[in-house]
Amino acid sequence: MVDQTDSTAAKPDRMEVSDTRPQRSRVDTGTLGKAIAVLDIVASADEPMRFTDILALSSQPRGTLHRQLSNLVEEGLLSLGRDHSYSVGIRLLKFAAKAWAGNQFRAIAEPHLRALHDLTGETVHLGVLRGSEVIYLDKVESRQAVRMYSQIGNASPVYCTGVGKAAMSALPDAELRDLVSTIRFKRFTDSTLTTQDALIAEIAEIRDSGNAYDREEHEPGIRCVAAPIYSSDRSFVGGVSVTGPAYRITAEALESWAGLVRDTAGSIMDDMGARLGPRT
Amino acid sequence: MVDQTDSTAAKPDRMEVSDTRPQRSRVDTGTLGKAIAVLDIVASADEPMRFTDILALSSQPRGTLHRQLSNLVEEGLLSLGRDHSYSVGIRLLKFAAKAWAGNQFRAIAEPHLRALHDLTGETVHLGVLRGSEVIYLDKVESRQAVRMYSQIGNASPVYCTGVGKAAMSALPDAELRDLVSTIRFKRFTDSTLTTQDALIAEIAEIRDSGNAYDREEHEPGIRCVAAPIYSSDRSFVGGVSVTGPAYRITAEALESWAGLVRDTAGSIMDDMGARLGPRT
DNA sequence: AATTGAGTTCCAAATAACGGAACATCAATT
DNA sequence: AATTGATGTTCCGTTATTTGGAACTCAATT
Repeated sequence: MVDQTDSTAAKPDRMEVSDTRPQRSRVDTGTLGKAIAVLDIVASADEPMRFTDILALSSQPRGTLHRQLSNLVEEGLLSLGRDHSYSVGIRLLKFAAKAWAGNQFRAIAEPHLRALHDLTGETVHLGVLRGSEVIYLDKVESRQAVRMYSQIGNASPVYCTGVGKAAMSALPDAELRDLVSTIRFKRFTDSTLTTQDALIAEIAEIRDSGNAYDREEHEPGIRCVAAPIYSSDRSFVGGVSVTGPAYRITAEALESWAGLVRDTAGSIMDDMGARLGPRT
Repeated sequence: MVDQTDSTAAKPDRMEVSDTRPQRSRVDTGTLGKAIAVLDIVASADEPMRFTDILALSSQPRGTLHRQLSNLVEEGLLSLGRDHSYSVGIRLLKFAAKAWAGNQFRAIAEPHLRALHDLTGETVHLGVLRGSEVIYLDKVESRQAVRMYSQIGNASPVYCTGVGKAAMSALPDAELRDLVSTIRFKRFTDSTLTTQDALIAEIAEIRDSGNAYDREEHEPGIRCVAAPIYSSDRSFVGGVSVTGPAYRITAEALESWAGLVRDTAGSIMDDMGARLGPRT
């Protein structure tokens, strides 16, 4: 736990409840943390990694890393290919299926996402902020030609997605600054914001208007409008968005949906409040 | 958006062999194993659990369990609700998305599943054996009215699903007996097999015919025909199936698809072999 | 105010992880 | 076939972490 002796710290209330905000002072999670860090290395790679590849990224001695990997494999969290390459194990699918099905936020939001999709005819996304990433919890789109997991569970950068920017706009200033300072900007398209200042300025606008836009900042030809969703104490922060291809959705059409998206976000928050009971 | 649809750029011998067989002599995985066991308790429950509920199932002292839970929460594998209830954390979604997208078996099988769906018009499932459960890796169905995660990642019993029984039929005798002896049979419908002998007998038939059937054994009104898929050394065992409602699919119609399902399984195995290269 | 139940913290003892180095395995090369 | 180098695996004394009983806090209830 962080020290609370700092007299100048204006901590609103205690923050130990399912916190999705960026961890400012990482608490030690011992052996488990180290193992999960290894898992994360493998999960963050684009293709299966060999022992030596992981070794280079893990800053652990050979023997130690080897045991950690063995344990992860034994537990089914990793799988070891015949060519000694490690990839993420299918046991995680089982856990994730539960995480998804049991997620209250997602369940509450679902009907609202459908409604928004019916009104716009375009793809609707629901995401939450986790650390400096957005994790997509759900999506609704007309033709399910695309693969199912294509978005759900995917982690995307906060600074160039509608949901990400919307979520950030709901953060208290201190946390927003902390988060922004940890971002390592990468240019995806010509429009990608690549500086802290530009991002902070845009978030100020989002706070005013209540809507975030992704103007082909992550993927060329893809536009989106989003609105933030948050719990009253901001311990939980996410967003909802409508996405469409630039050739079909003009900037004006996108703006015409802004109100709808805000309303959807509002309805979801209302339902959350109702389900979660009265709150400080 | 990160397009990770398929990173299989003609990479030979990269097939993962992830041992999915029932672990006969559980190797000790130390601290990690204990933590994951706790995670599994939470993931196996139907609703969020309180500290005391978990304590009752975990056979660990209070202090120890508390620290384990705290670590899991800190790592984002569990999430702690404001009412002190634990549920599976969304961080697992990120891992699972990778596990799914990067799964070679699934990628190889995908076009064949689509083809089978086109031929039958009914829902097609792909699953693998993991311990004494089947985990569904993919499904193809016409109308995506159902929720996405509805099957993918779901763990179902081996003894009353088509894919499960098909997978078992590919196991060597010794492993099959080991597995069967660990099953705790539960009656889901009137047709559910509930004894080891009945199951073993049915698997003998499956080995002869090459097809497994689920005759409303898991869910009333749901029938399915399946065929096994396995690596040459049986380190990997799974199955493919076609499922339909009993009112529409007669037992005869089901049998008429048996050959198609076997062919699909065969094509998938061929592709796996081609990717794996020559093999012992 | 006292009691109960639930969750959290503490710390000496017990246990598991660490990590350097030796060993094994395999592919390419001579 | 023998050598080399790269890669993966095992071993074991040392070190650091987990363990688990007990004491503590807090809130709700009697």
